[in-house]
Amino acid sequence: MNPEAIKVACSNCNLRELCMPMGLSEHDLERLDDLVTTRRKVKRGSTLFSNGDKFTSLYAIRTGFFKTCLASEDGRDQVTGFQMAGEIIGLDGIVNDQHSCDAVALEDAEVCVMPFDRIEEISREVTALQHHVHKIMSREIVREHGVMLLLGSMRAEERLAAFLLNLVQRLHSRGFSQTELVLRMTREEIGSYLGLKLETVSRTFSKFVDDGIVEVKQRHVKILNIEALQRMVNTQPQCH
Amino acid sequence: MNPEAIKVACSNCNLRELCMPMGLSEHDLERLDDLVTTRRKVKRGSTLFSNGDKFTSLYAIRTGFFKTCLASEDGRDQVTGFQMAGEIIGLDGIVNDQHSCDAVALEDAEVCVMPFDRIEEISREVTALQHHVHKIMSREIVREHGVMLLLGSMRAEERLAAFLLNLVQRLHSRGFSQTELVLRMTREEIGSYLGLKLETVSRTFSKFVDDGIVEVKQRHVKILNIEALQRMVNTQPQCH
DNA sequence: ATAGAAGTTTGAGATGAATCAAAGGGTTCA
DNA sequence: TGAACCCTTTGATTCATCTCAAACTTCTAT
Repeated sequence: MNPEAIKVACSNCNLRELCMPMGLSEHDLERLDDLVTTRRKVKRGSTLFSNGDKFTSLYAIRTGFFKTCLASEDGRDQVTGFQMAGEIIGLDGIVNDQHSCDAVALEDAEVCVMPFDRIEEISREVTALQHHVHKIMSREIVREHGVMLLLGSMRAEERLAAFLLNLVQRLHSRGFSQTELVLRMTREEIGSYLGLKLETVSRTFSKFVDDGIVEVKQRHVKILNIEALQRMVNTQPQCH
Repeated sequence: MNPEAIKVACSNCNLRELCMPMGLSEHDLERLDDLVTTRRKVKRGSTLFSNGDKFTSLYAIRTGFFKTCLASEDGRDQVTGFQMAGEIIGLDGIVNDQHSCDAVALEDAEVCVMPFDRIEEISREVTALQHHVHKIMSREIVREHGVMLLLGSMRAEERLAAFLLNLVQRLHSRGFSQTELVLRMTREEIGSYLGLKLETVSRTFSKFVDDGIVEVKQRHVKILNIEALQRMVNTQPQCH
């Protein structure tokens, strides 16, 4: 076995607790090593796939940070999600055999390419993988339900609070700080995701700073009062 | 074969072109007949499943109309979708083995119960079913992307226009009129789905009536000018 | 048939976020 | 290193939607 092959194997990947191999037995894990055919580097600002591209593969993010966004015909742009290491992107492409959104790297990134016919093939033999794929898709559906709740019923402050809490939580489960984070996206991209204008995002950050809830230096954010953020998300705006 | 068994078979169902069996060959279709163990009737206003219920099955809607909604701890309520005959609900439950939303019948309904372990089992043998299940989940993800675009960047009129167009389109593909529909949900439920208050929904309907775009008699809606609705959705609010 | 409940419409006023505008700060690339 | 560009912040104002309120209509159940 050459060193290159070892490097690509899921069974050796330090993301295996978060990514595709999650929960698979040692034995099943070996089968999974056939799944990732290649790796692909994506430079900051360039796209992994675009709306209309033929769908062939799902991608597991090894390093880096992505946004997925929808561009409607009339020039409106909606960020539908931000994805980090260990997360799977490309699920939107399955239904019509072509991607329906753009995946853009917000920092230099590397992904594992998993041809979807390969995934389906191995899924038929490895029950645990089959179930895991279903869970990944279901998780995305549930995540989007949450975003709908956010966009449909929350105010600007609640939206930003929910966004920050979600980011640190995901970063924390990857071994990063629970209180400090570096935003990889602009205010405009945050705004697009949260259904707000960039000025509103900026003003809301400023308000959080005034209230002593966070410290903000450009894209560096330090959460000083996480309970305050949690209260914002869990509390109804006005109680009467 | 007793008459009851015939009745439950997917292979005889008049929804087979829309529902689970879609695109399956005659041969594969026979395997699918083992999938639906039972049917279940759901009275108007009662729930098919609730947040927290153990997940066991997906449900194919045979007749009737459902809403799915998320109730956050603080009493906020978000309708995440409206589902009609031939559509599959329950996908949210897969990831955590319990449902994360409520499915409420908006009119007397009947669903086909499809135990999920059965689905996974047959999927392993029937490639076409496996792929179809993946497509159904991907379709739901893409649909929710569209709702995010709507909630994140559209104005009230555009939201309602998009909503009406989506409804008639789905009804039309089920053999109903392209221009007339009966809303099974209240203004409040529409509002919740669209991120608007019920008064705004009502006012927007009134405006459409004033503009001669639709006729509205309570829950009966007749679309007089479908192009006007389409223009609303596809055109940027302000052009500069 | 009738009373009550539930749902809808419409108006007036309040408000949160958008828009328009300008200046300052940081990052990137030659 | 410097200059251009992009990003961010903040202010003033406008506007769409929400809120509160009241009347009306339609369903539902006794």
